[in-house]
Amino acid sequence: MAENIVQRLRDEIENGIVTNQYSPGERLDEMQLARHFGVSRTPVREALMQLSAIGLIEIRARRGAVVIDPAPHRIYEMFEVMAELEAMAGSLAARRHTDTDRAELLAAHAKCERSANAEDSDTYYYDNETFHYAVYTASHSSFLIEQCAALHRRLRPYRRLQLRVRNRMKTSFSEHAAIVDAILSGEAESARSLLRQHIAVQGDRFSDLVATLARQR
Amino acid sequence: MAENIVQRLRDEIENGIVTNQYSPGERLDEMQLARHFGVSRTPVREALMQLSAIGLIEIRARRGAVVIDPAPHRIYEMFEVMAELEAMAGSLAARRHTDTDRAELLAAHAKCERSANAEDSDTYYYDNETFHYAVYTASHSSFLIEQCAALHRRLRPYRRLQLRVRNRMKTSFSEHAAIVDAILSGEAESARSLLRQHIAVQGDRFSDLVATLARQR
DNA sequence: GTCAACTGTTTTGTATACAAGAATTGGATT
DNA sequence: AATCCAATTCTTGTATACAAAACAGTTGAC
Repeated sequence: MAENIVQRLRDEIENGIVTNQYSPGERLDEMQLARHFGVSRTPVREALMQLSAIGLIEIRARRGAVVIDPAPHRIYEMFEVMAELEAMAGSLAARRHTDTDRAELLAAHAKCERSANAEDSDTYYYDNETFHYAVYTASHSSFLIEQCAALHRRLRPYRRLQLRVRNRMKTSFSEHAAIVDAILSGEAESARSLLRQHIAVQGDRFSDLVATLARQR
Repeated sequence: MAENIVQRLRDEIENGIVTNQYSPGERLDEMQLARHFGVSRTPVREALMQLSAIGLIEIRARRGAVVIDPAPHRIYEMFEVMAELEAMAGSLAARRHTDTDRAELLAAHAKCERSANAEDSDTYYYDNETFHYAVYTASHSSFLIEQCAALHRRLRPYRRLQLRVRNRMKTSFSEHAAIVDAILSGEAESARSLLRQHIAVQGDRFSDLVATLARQR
């Protein structure tokens, strides 16, 4: 028998949610999922319970599980918190980064440069993710890393949308440059505010987000 | 039949953990819990799955659930993140608080004054909690409020320990005064740094924490 | 006396069974 | 034709059953 079915189901369903395979508001039928994964309802339910605890789905009593469909306003709030957590990670990274962190950060940055120049937004999306994880890692706070990773993951679908906005990729990359600079030269407060600015969905970017969300539905 | 057994179990077990009724490292036996609550193993398991997703317990394959026993270093990291989240809440509160928020904040602060003067650390513990929730609420960011509440709850046992440190109650209260002042006068950055200082476990306070933890075990 | 292997027990992981509430469909009435 | 009500069907929530792995205790060999 498989090593850990519940864990696998949890990851697969979570992935299905953040990749929009299961779209917001969609009902998740236990039997259907069970059949799809070739298991009984029990492990499916246990996986759903975990996702409910994380806040990815909502389980209404005797009415099943549905994928959470956050209002734009709530997505904004999530980015706001993400901005603060990343800012914190950047600040710590500036003070604590090792030679290895420096290398990782520069490598991730170089990757972003290539994909940004190639105007390849799909690749940039992944390279950008690598870059941000490099910042988290350099913070050397395991708890913060986990929190950042969890929230980052949850915001994945919306980050992707944002890259579609005109010139966002180039702007993003040049912001990265300043961030790398601040971190590597140990300017904690500078890294903090640059990252906060980089993540936050401010001004026009919020209306862009709302518009794209509306279009998508 | 009860409205929602799993939810109830989740809350009861979680409460048992944060109140140290189930101590760190302790094994949580499914059958035992089931008997204790007068239900079958199924809802117990589902509740445990949720707690595992939140990070309060760890479920090792075929070896059952144990209450997470975080290293002092990790507790420090958790406080570090808590400090940043509360700082953010304070900053937002300074900019967004309503008249109702102002009243709640002042009321909570007055309560703290009474229990601090009475040197009643048990009551102060609860009043302090009310005070911090008032700050969260005043931020008017539902997601941030939830995040703060979740982490606050998780850190409950350690906060309680900290209050036992000599004079901590009085110091805490006078810090609150400055925080209230900053928030109500709209000084966002001041509120931010005051709250960060207030929460962070810096310098001696970390050794105090470690010592108290060691003594407790 | 110590260590290892075997056996019996306990406990977890998954499947299935059953009960109860919600959704749905069909019919009757207006 | 539309609406309301009842009966049926479907889905969820909980319990139980069963299989497999971990654990413990005992016995036997060196």
